[in-house]
Amino acid sequence: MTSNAIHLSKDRAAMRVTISDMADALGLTKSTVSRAMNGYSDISEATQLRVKRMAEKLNYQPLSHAQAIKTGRTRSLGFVLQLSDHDAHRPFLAEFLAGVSQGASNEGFTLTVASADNHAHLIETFRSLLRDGKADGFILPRAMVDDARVRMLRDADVPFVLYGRQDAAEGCAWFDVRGEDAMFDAVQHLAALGHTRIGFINGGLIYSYAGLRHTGFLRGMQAAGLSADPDLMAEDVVTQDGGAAVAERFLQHGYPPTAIVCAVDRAALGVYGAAANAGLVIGRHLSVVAYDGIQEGAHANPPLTTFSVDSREAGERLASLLIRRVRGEPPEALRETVAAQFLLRGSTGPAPS
Amino acid sequence: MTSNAIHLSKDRAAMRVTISDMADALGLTKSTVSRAMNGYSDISEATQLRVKRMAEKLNYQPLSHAQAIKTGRTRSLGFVLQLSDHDAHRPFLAEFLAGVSQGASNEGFTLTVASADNHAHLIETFRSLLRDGKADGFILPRAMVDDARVRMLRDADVPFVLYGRQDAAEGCAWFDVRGEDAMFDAVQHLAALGHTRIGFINGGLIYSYAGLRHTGFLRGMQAAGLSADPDLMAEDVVTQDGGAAVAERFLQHGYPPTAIVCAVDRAALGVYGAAANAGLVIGRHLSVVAYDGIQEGAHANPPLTTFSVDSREAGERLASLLIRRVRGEPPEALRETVAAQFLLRGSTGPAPS
DNA sequence: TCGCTTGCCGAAACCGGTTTCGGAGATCAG
DNA sequence: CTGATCTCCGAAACCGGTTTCGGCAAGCGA
Repeated sequence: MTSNAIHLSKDRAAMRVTISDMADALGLTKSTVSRAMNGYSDISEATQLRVKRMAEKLNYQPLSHAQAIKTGRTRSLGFVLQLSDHDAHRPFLAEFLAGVSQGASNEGFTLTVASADNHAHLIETFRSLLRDGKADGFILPRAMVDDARVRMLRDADVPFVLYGRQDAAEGCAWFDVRGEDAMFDAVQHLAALGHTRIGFINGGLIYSYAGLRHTGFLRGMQAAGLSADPDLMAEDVVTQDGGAAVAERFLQHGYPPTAIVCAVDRAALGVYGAAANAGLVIGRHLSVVAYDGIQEGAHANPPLTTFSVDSREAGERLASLLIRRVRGEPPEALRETVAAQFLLRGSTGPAPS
Repeated sequence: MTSNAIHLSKDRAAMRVTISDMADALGLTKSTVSRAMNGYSDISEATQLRVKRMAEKLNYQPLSHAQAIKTGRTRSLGFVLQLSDHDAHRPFLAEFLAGVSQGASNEGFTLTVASADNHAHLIETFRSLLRDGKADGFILPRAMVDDARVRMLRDADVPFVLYGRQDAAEGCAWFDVRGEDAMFDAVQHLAALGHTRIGFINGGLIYSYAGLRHTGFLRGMQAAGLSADPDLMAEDVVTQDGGAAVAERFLQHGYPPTAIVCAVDRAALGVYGAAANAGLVIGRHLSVVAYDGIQEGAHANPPLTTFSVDSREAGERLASLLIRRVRGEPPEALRETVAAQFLLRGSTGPAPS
């Protein structure tokens, strides 16, 4: 405890080892130490090593805001919470932010979080974070089909990374989970169980994931030799109530589906309700496969078979990519996708005969 | 769009109006401008006004990390995510952080978020955020009965604010929702409905809220002229499964409760399951009142009557308090509590006869 | 041997602020 | 009128870094 107090106490500034301490300890000047630390080529290999070793030994790390005053960069990543945002993202925020901050701190970066309630405020927030040097670049959650954030940051030549992909891809770096593959696999899984009549409930159309999952579903149907009935396809459904309404409609169809693929877990929970109302048992009379991996899915009855995304990993990867972007790598080289994880639980079963 | 680009572009540093620009525009020196901005008494009222007006006009704001190099403070609040943390807190994180960052930006502060997976790492994280000037103080979520964070930060004389209260209160500032009053009111509500046999399922004992809610419940029983049966009281239940197990036990009692008060919504959802298994209808055969206001409660069947907390407000208040703390106000003057909001929904009804 | 490059580092200016110190002018008492 | 005191501001140092510039010594070819 006492040692804690000492190292944290008011004189925390005083305790810090500065570049001058380094210079003294090494018998060099500040400028040499600085350039050695930054790997300038006009400092000999030998000196660079000596300096870096000493930095290790003295636990010297340049003060980011001291460098910022000259360089303009503070080694911090920006993330702007959008409250207007639909909740779908909320449950994962903790994991996601933990991942981001982990990825950031791996490289000596930190994470600054701001919030904006509307769109105008959003742009204003970006601007002021940059102006004040509180962020060197941004992580943009939930890529949209027509994304104002992207347009603006790209035009302004500010580093950013998307969580999600973008059709107008020039200048965009991203990380994404291949939802289209998940939808494809969902169909294959159901087809293998004998289902031929499969409905699809897609998610929010303003987001770019919707288009991908849509085509993933269609390709899956095609690969399974099945035809997709437009009557059994719905778009832009992201809530439980919405899912329930659509499922009710599907089930009232003259030739109802025996399985439904949902682009979003929450809609699937709505399907559960509609099925119950119709006297159908999920996993027996009606199979459901969804996507997201929210907690309630595991507690649902029966547990929801779904594709889960690792939000923590997403955050960490995004941070890493953004840092590389900030350091100057071209965005085209900074694109990663990963597969969702299939969680086979209880909501799918053989097609009823 | 073009103007966005201009204001955000690479030369964003170049665009910024500096203290020298101010000095030039005013015909004063940097030092005078600085002291005027900071309200030093050796600058005349007239000059102070003139300077501040010009700052307004030129939209001048001192660069926080430029001041930091001398003052050590960066106008940023720290928040450390603890992943080991139980999920109870997760669903509210988005609202909470939005509130914090809002409260911070109201005063020109920003929010730095870091994460720690275990306890040792937690302390290390505090230390490094301070060391690097990434945080002037901390917001500590979920106050614990025996809180190592508090001990350490208090000893080190680092500003912090608790979300929750603390028995060892010296040096602690806090914001909290009066959960004890909620439990009290819950009992009154049930008693008014004719219930006399009321169980209590308390939350996590390591958190200081548990003690408060416990005594709140007991006081409520006493005020209603009811006796609390130890057989119908459980502690340390924070999960749905845990709530289910306890409720099952309660219901198997020779003299079972007709109502249960839960310190935590999630446990209440478990009670729903146990009731269903026992063939009891919630709101008819068994009444339930809980606390938290999680989303699933509203979608449960019947909708859960509960006390909800406004996480956004909590965040905003905490930010405001912490800023005042950072600015030097004594912690004892920085303590606020607020009442939870009662949401009367469908899980309570008249006591069965 | 000489002159020229090249490798390597020091000196000093600079970034955008804060803070200490001292001095000019005004005010006041004697 | 003089000296002391107060008000108010400028000059300059400083904070912890980065960057420009220039210079010294070694290495090179001729």
